[in-house]
Amino acid sequence: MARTSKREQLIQAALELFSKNGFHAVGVDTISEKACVTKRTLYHHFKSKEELILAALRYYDERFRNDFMRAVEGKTENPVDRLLAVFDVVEEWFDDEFTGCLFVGAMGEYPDEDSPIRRVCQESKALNQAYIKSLAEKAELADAGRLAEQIVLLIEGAITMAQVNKSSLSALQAKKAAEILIKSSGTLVRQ
Amino acid sequence: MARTSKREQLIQAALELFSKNGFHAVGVDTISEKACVTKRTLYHHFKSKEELILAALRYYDERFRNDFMRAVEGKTENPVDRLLAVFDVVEEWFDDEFTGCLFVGAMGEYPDEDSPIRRVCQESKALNQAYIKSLAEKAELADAGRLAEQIVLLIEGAITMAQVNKSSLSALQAKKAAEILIKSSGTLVRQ
DNA sequence: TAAAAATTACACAGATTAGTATACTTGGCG
DNA sequence: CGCCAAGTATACTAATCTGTGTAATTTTTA
Repeated sequence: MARTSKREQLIQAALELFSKNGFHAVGVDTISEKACVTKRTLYHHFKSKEELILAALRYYDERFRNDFMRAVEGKTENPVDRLLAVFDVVEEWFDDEFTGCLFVGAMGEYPDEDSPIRRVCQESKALNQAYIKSLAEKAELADAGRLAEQIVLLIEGAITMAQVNKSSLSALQAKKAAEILIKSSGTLVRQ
Repeated sequence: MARTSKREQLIQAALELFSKNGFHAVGVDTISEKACVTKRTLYHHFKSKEELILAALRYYDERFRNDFMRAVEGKTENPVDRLLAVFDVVEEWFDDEFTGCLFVGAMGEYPDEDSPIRRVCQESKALNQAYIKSLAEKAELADAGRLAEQIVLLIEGAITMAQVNKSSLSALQAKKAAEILIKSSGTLVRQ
């Protein structure tokens, strides 16, 4: 447990700093200092800054999606309502020291076609979309795949606009749009 | 004309490099070299790297929105169709060496609440939204403001997903969603 | 308890960063 | 012609960056 402690301190410190300031803007000295750990220890756990970034993104991805799903499923049992509850959870996310999507930021700073960082971000987005799709399928809505893709567009758009306007209103607007799309899609079986 | 030439060379070089690599990742030496200009000349025209970034963003913003509006209005005369043609223009943008939204990238790298860079990005997004709103109003659709905001969400979402998946398909999916929203909004007068 | 691993402290290398100093050259304009 | 601004060339500062070398020290584990 103590073995992973320093490593986790580093990842958490890195996540906070990267989220607030971006990746290039934060140096390894700053990270190790914030983690109350020597730079040498940082390089003991991660062979480079990029490795630390990758570990931090993977850590965040896993935890975030887990929390997200848990929150959605805590809102309601009804499958269709869950699809809409997604936007309530997004809104809560925006209201809680929101600094934009870490993955979008990472892709912007490491745009190289085959950068491992890009790959992690792509995988995260793909898993998010798969989750939305699974919700749409459980709701037994027509054309669940298409609907899920459109809902993802609304979510991602809301993320960008929340960052631009420093406001969570975009989540509500996105939810209203999603309601229309869902109604238009039509319920095959609803009880 | 020769007076503005070097300055424009610098802005264009900066735009290309920033778009492709991000802001922190590109140094002033690289920019001046690409612009075939001395670093001293760069600092003759811009008092700092941040000033150059601001000038580049403003230049790009103006030209981009101009081109965008021109492209939309060249597609069709019908107001409702123009609202949808927006997505066709977006798709063409994605197909043309798309590297993500420069403003979203800038805000990610300069997240400071009151950074001038942030302000320029906010203003750009606000003007874009105003344009969409004006299209919705000319289409005489019910609740044009709300509809415009939702369409903007779809556009911004498509931008993010086009960057993630390196594909322009998101534009088409967004267009389909917009069609539904527009139909749901209902035409008050349509001819 | 004794070996092994993790961590510290600290200095340092080498590259790169933004920005400046200085002296020189060029080109246009009155 | 003569001035003045724009640009060049080059070297420089001072800070910062990622990453390493080394030796001492603590912690874990066997």
